[in-house]
Amino acid sequence: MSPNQLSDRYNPEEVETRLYSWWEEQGFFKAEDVSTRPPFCVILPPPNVTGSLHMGHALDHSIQDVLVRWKRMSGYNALWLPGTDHAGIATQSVVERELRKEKLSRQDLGREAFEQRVWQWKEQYGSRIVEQMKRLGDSCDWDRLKFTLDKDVSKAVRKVFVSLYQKGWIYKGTRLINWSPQLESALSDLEVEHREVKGHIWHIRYPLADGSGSLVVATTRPETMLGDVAVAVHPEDPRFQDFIGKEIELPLAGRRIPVIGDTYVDREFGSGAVKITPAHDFNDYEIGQRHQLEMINIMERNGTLNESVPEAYRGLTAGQARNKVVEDLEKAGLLVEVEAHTHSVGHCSRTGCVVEPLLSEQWFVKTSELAVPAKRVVESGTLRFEPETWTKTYLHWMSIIQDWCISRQLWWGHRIPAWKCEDCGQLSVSEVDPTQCSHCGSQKIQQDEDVLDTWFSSALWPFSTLGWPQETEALKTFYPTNVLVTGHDIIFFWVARMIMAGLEFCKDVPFRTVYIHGLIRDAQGLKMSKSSGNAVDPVELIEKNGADALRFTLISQLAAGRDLKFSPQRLEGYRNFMNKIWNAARFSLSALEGFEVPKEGLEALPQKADVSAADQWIVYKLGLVEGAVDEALQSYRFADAANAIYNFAWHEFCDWYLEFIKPVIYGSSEGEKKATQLVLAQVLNRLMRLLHPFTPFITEEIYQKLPIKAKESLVVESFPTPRNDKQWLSVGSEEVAFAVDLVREVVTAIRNIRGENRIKPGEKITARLVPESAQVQKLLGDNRHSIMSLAKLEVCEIGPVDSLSKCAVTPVVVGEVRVDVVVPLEGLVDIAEEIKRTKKSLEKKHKEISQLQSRLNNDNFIKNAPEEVVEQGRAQLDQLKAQIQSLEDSLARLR
RNA sequence: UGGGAUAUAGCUCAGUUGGUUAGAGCGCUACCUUGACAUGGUAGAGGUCUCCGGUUCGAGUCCGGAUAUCCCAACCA
Repeated sequence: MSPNQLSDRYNPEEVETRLYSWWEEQGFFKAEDVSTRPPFCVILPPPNVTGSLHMGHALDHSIQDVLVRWKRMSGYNALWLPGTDHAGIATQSVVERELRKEKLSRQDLGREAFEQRVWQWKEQYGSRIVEQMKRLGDSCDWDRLKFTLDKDVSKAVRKVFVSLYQKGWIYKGTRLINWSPQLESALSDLEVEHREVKGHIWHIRYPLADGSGSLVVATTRPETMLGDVAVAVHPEDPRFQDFIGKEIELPLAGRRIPVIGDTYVDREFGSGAVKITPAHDFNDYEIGQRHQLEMINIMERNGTLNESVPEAYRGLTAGQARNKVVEDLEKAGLLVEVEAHTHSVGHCSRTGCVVEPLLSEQWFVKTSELAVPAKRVVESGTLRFEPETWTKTYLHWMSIIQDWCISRQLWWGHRIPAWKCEDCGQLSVSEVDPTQCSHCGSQKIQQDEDVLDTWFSSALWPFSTLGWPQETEALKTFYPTNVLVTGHDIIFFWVARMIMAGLEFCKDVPFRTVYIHGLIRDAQGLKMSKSSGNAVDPVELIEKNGADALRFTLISQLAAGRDLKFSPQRLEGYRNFMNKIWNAARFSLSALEGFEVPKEGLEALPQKADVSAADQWIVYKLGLVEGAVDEALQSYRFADAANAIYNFAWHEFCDWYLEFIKPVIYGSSEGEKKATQLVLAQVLNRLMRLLHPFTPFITEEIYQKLPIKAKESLVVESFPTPRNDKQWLSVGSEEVAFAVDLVREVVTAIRNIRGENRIKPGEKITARLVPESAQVQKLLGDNRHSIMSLAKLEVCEIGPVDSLSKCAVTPVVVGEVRVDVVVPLEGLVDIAEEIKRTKKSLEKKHKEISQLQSRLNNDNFIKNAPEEVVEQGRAQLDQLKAQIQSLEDSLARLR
């Protein structure tokens, strides 16, 4: 294989790993802390350190890589800052599962040993996700790789915590929170998934303590009656006027509780009377606070009932207790009715277990103040969502935002920097580990056992990764970052919290634009998940089809903010596209054998006299695609950009240009060949540059073999746009391009006649082209050779026709220009077939003309439509009439 | 219950501010190993743009309503 040749077959696996390590070695992805170039920064949403790459990452990263590579090629000091997340719950669960295999629990190991065990796990497996990101081609600056538990990140976390605590925006309090009995930890509201569950409503009779009667309450959770502290009715409900103020003898529990009036109660629902369990229901909690009711917590951390309930129920799980309570009520004759009922139940988004509302002491972030500027920057447009429709979602959520429960009863994560004094009971909150109580000086202090919600450290990610709280050069250069790319599923979890934290601690937005993309679904539109078995592994897809094909598939399907369905057929299609590119390059390089590179390199222009129409055409089309891609990328329309290049590469460059130039390359005119070679080399170079952000590997591999190239690598090449490519693009010509488009239409018309009449592709035929003017006649004459070779003609006559006897005729119209393509069929085909074909196209034309005519006959149209639209219509009518005339003539001669 | 979307070819989706004959990819049919590529080439079939109204000379596009599907949030004693 000579150095300027490519192997017969594209082998993505070999090429991709080789090129990626080379890029990395060369440091092409590195950004500068200080630079004269304008900064462009994207912060990678840190994937779970113990996870593996899934399709969501593949999409998210492909978008970011396109953006970053494009900006890097456009002259920016582009930084894509990578990192991984410690993912408290997920990672701890994985390691606990490992331990269970050894019949151990984390408690057996103890906190310190367990933490060490997780670190070991991280050291061992934490690099897998990074390796997989490299397989995809992510052009991150890996020297800056951060982990959410890195020392400097921890410092940032503590500083933020202390600062908010001192402002009173972080507080500790006993609240009703979401509790996962399986994790034995608190959860934030966002970590609770509500699912519709089929259950029952039990109607239970509660007797009055004075024996004067009873009332019936309805509940979906009878077991919680053991924690009831009141029964509430609507204060104006006539049925219960006499009950308010009386006491109930609470069955099974043996306590007395009051009947209270509260307007929260819906008179229409259930029995109109509600049992109140403030420690285990969010609404009841509110009512409990309003009426200063006692709160009886009946549940242990693991979800079983505690000593606050009668002995018979202690130790039972909620489910077991429910059965027993119902059974006991039935025995006591207090169960009035059981109805089927579907209601939504909170489930732990991690474990899937049912979440219990539980009264518990936890840490919270007060969000009311933080939310105000976070809303304002979005309202004012300082921070933009792309697509814009997510703005509303964001603002709506920010207006109903609740305080954020940030403490987790886990061991893996940032431990809360608060120490409780055994002597005075006060808390010391400090950035550095204190040795004594800040209130009484006692040395008997104990650090809080809890760790912070993983999203707490994620909220600081845009500045903690850049060195904050130190005023690093990187922070100065890259904050605020430019674009955040993420899925709409974590707008609240992450995006909103980053905005609040960024504004509070860096006094500026963390990023200018949030690009929201959809989620990947399977071909049927279902969510991909391991449990339902429909998840596809992007690494497998990369191994089979190459990273480029996968990236292009995802990007080309990207519809603004909408979920996208992944189909293997589509991937196959784009793998074929990669193959097409590869072979086009192979052919081009062979056509460039013996080509002498002009010393002007990329700026070299061909001799004007030698430039063919096809050359001017392809350069003109290149200019169009460069413009379209530039515009699409500027406005985040990645799919439009990808598809524009696809169309140019396949249907203009390959289908037509390479076919046009074959006779020139194999021909004898040296001057023409030289000019075409130069154009070919230049166009191929630019095509590789255009395509590179989307498909970095194959383009780099080809680029390395190009005779004309300016840089060592495409990564650091410039991105072609009509602005910076102006001189070269002047080789193209719109008028000539128009002529070539006419030639393409003529060739297609001849091929159509051949195809429809089943004329063998190999059979050489004669065609006559009848131009409507001398100008068009010259235009066709100039391109006669192209037409002959592309349409496989033996004879190509151009000029007026003397006889249409037994001829197929197709009128060809491009713009305002018309040519009749005439192919004599005598002896070639069954004339009946041709009559059918002609009739079909006549029918179509008649339909068109009648539509057009009725429009032109409408006075209102003539009056109201813009002049050029009317003019256009009239010109078209004339065209149609002429075309119909030609077809009628030929039909007459066929018979 | 509230908010947000979507409805265009068999499938997945484009269709900018209303303006000729509504496009692409995949799939399908026919023909073809012509010198980069059969992961290819050429040609073709296939659409009452969900339905009903309205605005307009003109609606896939704008407005109202209906239906269906999806997502998010809240709530359902």
